[in-house]
Amino acid sequence: MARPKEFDPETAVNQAMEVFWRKGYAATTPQDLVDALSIGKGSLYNTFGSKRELFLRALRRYRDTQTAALVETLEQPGPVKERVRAALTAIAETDLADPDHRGCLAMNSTAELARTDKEVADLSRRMLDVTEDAFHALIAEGQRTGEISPDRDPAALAALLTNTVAGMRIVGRVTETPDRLTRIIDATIDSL
Amino acid sequence: MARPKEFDPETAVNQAMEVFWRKGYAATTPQDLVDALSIGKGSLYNTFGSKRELFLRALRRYRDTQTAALVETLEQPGPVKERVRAALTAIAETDLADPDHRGCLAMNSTAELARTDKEVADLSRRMLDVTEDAFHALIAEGQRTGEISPDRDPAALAALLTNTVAGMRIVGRVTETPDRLTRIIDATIDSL
DNA sequence: CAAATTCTGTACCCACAGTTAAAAAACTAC
DNA sequence: GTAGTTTTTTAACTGTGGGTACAGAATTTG
Repeated sequence: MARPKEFDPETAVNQAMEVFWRKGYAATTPQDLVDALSIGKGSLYNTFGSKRELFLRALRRYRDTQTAALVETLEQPGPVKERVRAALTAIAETDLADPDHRGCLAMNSTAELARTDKEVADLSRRMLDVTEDAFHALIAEGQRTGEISPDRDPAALAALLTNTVAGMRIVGRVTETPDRLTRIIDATIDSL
Repeated sequence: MARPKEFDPETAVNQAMEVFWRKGYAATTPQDLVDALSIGKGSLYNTFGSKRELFLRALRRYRDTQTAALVETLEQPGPVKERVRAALTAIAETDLADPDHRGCLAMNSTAELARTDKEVADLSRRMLDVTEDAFHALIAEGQRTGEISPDRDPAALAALLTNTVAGMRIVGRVTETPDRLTRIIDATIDSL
């Protein structure tokens, strides 16, 4: 039909995701993007339309990979509490291992844009919902197996765990040593 | 000595705080600030030096008022758990009552700037430390009075509560109905 | 009052953010 | 090979971000 693209848009979205993740939305310039994606400005706007559209594609990509990773960890075999601990530990380790301390792109974007950008707010809210549902199912399983007291409200516990994850991702941004996050995880597991 | 200022810099810092709180750092322009403070650009830069310096003053002001409010709530008389609940409830209600859903200026600033601005990161970290210390003291009191099991690690519980607050302030940004936050609070108090 | 000092307002400045336009290049179908 | 389509490249262009310079206004000290 016509001249084919010389770059892969899907790869480009991943690269853009890294840039937005590191710098935030407002602080990322089109120049940053063309540099990171190694394409011309023309191609950038021809393919993605605008900075915001590219950002939203990057953010959706982030959501997909992150939720998949969390769900996979939670579906691992083993005791329920250990699986929760594994998920929280994975998050803590990821955040601490990242020299840039970028935290979570979705939480960062929420802090920066949720007030003005409904689409961002919706995406974040849904991500929290999905996370909460995954924890809810796990808690219910734990109550069936007797690992978790049937007296606790599974919905409330799921909300608590989700909120703990959200908190850790922002607290992790200013934490360099693992002890604070370790204490959070210990107390959380202890509270189940 | 010389011509006196026609505006009160302390008031101006408060007004600037509101603007940064609503729009974030990068999205706030000098024009936004002169409009909100009702002063000229000359006065703005003559008094505060730069956008960043004014922002830091606003952020410190925020920290002072917020930590004072939290400590005051926690020092109220009554059972320890009720005091924790009161503090968490106050946060939830504040966040939900705010039509702008601005959340917490410190957490927002952390998400936006912690990677690049060491001063912001330090301030946030210290704020978390102070909060954690306040909770720690309260937990210890609860263990003395028998309200809280002496088997729990007070430092870990304090870290958990602090993290819960941090999480709520970001989750509150995309939450319109109170139920999610209510569940978080219920499960948290239940976990003590 | 004059001098010294600091504040205010306006005008101005440069760099760059975000985007678009135009022209040339690469491809497919016929 | 050429027509038609889409991509790349390069060059622009407008608006504004963040800040400075300067002239005049208001004050205190002598």
